[in-house]
Amino acid sequence: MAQVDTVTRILDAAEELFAEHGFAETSLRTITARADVNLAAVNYHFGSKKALIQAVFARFLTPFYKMVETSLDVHEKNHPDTILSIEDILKFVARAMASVTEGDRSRLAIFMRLLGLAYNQGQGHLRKYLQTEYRSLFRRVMALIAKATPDLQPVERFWRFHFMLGSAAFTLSSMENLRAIVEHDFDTKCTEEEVVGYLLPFLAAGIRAK
Amino acid sequence: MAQVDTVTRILDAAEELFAEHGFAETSLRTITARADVNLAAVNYHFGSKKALIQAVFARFLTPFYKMVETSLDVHEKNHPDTILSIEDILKFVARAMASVTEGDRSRLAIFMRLLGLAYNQGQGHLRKYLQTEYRSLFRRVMALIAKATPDLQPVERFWRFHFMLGSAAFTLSSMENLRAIVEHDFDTKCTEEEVVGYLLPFLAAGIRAK
DNA sequence: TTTTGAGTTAAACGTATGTTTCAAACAGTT
DNA sequence: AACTGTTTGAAACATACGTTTAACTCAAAA
Repeated sequence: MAQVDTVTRILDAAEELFAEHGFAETSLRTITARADVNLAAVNYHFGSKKALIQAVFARFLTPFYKMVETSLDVHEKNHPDTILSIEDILKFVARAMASVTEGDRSRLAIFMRLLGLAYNQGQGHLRKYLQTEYRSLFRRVMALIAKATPDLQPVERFWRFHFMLGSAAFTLSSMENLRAIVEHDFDTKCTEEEVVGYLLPFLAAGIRAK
Repeated sequence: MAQVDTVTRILDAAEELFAEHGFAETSLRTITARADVNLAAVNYHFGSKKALIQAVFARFLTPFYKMVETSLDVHEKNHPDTILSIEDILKFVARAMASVTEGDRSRLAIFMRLLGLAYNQGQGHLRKYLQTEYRSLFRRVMALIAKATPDLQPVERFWRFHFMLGSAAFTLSSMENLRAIVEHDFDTKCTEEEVVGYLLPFLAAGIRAK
């Protein structure tokens, strides 16, 4: 091993570039150039560009997944039969995201962008991958949300959940551009924590509307 | 002119395909094949693929823009010095969208997808185009929202506005996939109008949270 | 020392893309 | 009917892409 593993150098470069320019717009040659790695290395280590995208995704999602699972487990052990509020659920998720992306803000953007693509990409090989790979966590969170919003019809709850998802995905994936606009228009800087602090009450109020 | 103008045949095909597969993933050959038009026609009539994307965008946005402007003008003439509620503002926008995309649901998706790209595309030639071209409407709507939410700090209002934008952009651009999921998981069909009917209260509750 | 096998490298392959070219077809005018 | 400017058509162009190949490196095992 040279200085840093070739595989992680590729993942790091891909993560940055995907978040910056999107997936189709980022070529393997750009990635391998930034990673200071031979072009063939991607296909050697990952098999294909598609697989690389999934690997970038997985490197974020797997620890996030475990983080949420275990913190929910701990909470349920300490406070059994408690019904979590929407705010609490969102805080669990937000805390897991923060701890996973700690020190590397672009990782959140890339994940959220991928989430957005996963949903509105017509073919959607990403959404299927996501759904099959992380189905259990998804179901668990959905069940918690259902308990927190008992007087909501299932279909409307489904939609409101995706309204929340959309808000988060859009905002967090455009975070850098939006922060730049704020700085230009209001002469103020916003930390990511502040933005999340704005976001969660918005989402909570939205899902329990009326 | 043959049956339908070549230019509009190209725009129609491009609109559908962009909404279905995204921009980078849709080739000029696919577009011209569906439009039943020669490959060179795009570059002859529009100059480049980039210009075609902007043209597709403009064909939607310009009538939408005028629709909102005139309906706001009419309302202000008939009810001067009235403060519109968030719900009213959203209804104005939604009604303009519905009337512009009437009979052609994919046009909304493509616009929303473009909006998303415009924001999280790093370089963002789209966002600049959008901002310079439709700045006045944007400012006007923002001013109305400000009047409807007088006790909100400007910065937080900015963020909440973009939370709304994100919700709408994500949901409407993924509308088809989400509707398919609903049909699969709940054995129910949702019309677009129903989804918008779910969306607006969510957004309104979100922006006036706390 | 020799062998092995994973990792790297430079080069090439095949294909798909956006764009350009230039001749042919067309429509409208004189 | 002849001319003119605009639009179409088939083909080619140049380039960029993801992927594959085959020779090479080099440390660890035999």
